[in-house]
Amino acid sequence: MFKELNPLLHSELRLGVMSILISADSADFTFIRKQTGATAGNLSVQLDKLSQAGYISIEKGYRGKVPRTTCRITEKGVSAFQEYVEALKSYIGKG
Amino acid sequence: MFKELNPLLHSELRLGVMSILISADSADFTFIRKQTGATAGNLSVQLDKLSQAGYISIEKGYRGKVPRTTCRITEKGVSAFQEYVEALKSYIGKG
DNA sequence: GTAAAGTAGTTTATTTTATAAACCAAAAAA
DNA sequence: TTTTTTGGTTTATAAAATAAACTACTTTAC
Repeated sequence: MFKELNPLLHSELRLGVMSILISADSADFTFIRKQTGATAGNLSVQLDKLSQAGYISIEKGYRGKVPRTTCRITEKGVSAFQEYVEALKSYIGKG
Repeated sequence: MFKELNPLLHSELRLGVMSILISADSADFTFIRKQTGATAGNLSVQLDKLSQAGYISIEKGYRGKVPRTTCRITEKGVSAFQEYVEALKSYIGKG
């Protein structure tokens, strides 16, 4: 009856991150932080989890002298997100 | 940008319970347990939380000699569910 | 009739997760 | 040159989900 909800995506902050990345192609730490309203610590932890799952890639570099962490969604991430949305529909209907 | 996800509803099992009750009007413990696949212990705890939040009402009675716990969604529960679904859309788009 | 197994749950303990607090390093500003 | 700001990470704490253990009663099998 109900499809399983991928627990890695069924988290407010991680879902927000994925939602941003699925339409933005790439986004940096600060941008994601502002859009989601998350604390830096929490965001750092959750980005790591998404990265370790292979759902996003994280590139650390510099913009001038300022460190800059850029995130991108992977193919695996895109399909995990899509499956999650499908699963959700078994709970909330077509809306 | 993103709407807040009511943490009481943003839980796989509790969301499943609410999803059942929003279309079934009333359902008993055993039925919900089978539909969701939850363990009895987990279901008991989560039903309590929904009940304490005023999202469902729980009526304990007997069917013959066998105890029977019947759940119903409340008005408050219906609107919380609807708001949750609206909030979700800010993350997943129209789908 | 009584021992064993099943039904319908609750309570408590454990694990996992999310979040917050504390911290670090470098750069810019005062 | 001390202070503040930016851009984070690491570690500790709080909250949540889940599982395990238990209770109470009923039915079935001997």
